[in-house]
Amino acid sequence: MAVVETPRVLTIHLHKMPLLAGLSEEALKSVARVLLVRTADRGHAVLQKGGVGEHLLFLLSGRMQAVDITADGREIGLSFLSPGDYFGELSVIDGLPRSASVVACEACTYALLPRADALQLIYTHPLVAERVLKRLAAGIRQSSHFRTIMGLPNAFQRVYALLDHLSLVGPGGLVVIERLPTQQEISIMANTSRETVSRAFQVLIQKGVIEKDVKRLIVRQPEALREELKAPNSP
Amino acid sequence: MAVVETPRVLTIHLHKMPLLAGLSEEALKSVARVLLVRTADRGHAVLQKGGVGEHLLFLLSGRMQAVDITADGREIGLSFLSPGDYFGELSVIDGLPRSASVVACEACTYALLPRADALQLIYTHPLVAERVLKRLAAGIRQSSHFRTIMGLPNAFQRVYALLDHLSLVGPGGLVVIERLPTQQEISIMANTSRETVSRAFQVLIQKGVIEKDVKRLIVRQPEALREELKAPNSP
DNA sequence: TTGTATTTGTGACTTGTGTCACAATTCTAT
DNA sequence: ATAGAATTGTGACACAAGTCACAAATACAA
Repeated sequence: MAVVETPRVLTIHLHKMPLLAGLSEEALKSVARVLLVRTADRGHAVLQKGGVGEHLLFLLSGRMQAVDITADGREIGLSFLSPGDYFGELSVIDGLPRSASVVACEACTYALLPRADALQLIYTHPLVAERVLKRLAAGIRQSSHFRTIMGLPNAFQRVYALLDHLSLVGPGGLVVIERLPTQQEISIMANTSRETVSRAFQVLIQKGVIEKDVKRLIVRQPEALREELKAPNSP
Repeated sequence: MAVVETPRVLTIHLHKMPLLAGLSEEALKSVARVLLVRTADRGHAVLQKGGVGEHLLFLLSGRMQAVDITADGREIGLSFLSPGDYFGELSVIDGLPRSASVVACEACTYALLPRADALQLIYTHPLVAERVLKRLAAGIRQSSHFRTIMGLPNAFQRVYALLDHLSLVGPGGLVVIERLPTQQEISIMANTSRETVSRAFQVLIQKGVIEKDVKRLIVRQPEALREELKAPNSP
């Protein structure tokens, strides 16, 4: 949590931020001037749901996760953040309290841009506005897709749908899920119990649809997965 | 579906659109010039999920509803649109297919703004950009709240949470849900069965928490509803 | 009105899946 | 390496809630 100020070094790297790429040297400098750099230890909540949101944040190094805390205290993982990502834009835009918490998965460094400066940045640079708009649009599509998954009546289906959702086509056309979340985390995302996730996995492994590797899951038969998704529990 | 072109009359009314209010006469005129006005009969799908989105749309008169169709063909109602509302902005922003369908609940008139013109409108007027950003931000908050509801482990809880979510403080501090959806629709939104919704209602009516009126539901004890929500099934 | 269609209320039965319990395995750190 | 913690695999059991079935009530048209 130590405050480190290195505006000179920062400016050099700012143009690598996807949100700021392509901006004039001038604009980047004025951003760097008001940027505050901090560090967070593993497990630290960089952003607290319900808190006032007076900053736009940039993740400089390390990994973070956005999590939502339900009324009954359970934690649901939303998305992971990688270096270069920005977050906290919702509160910056509408001035309302933080909609989710963000915790550091490991030691991280991040930067804070005060709300007023962030708004000015957005509204005076159509390029930035466009990126933020696209980001929000993607967020809406994402969560609408999530709703569809959560709406499935069958627990196994939800797990399968989630795996399908998390899987990416990697190099060599191999469909994998890197850094597979724990069954506990998956169970929360799929709105089911940890044990059910374990059982759903067993079925898929049994059928040779998926295969487990260290820290990642290989989907051997993506079509079969999508098939299970439609008609689950078939022998 | 008849095409009616009345640019002169339109310009006069455009400044009443929340999205366009405060724009220069100049800007409004150039919008009016490229705007296409159409009519839709009751039940007509103005916008089809999965279709290409080449227009930003404005509802001029009548009521419409945004609906999502799940993989297994079930329909989930999302939100209602009133005159003055705009919709279809997602596809305009990211160029991807329509994320939901929009159907006319009654005879409607609406206007179409071609994508290129809509984008220009957004990016050259920070005021418009700001409004769209806030709209999207609200959408994200909305659907994240919905996910929280869907994530509740208990079916009754989900129904209660949904009622709480749908209720509005009306005139005289009375908490009501106008145009209460059918139990069938509620059951889909709460991810449960129609019968369970019926039974959940019985419990609340029994306890005097809610009261049914013609086409609307009165929440007599909003606090009690929120109480049930936290600890359901208590005697 | 009268009939028809839609929506709602309820009992009985069935089953999916959440819970508990504990063993086996895999990480992580000292 | 070794201990300790955190994950994962599995069986047994109970109960919430989905399903079926039908009656009652309400809405809507002719």
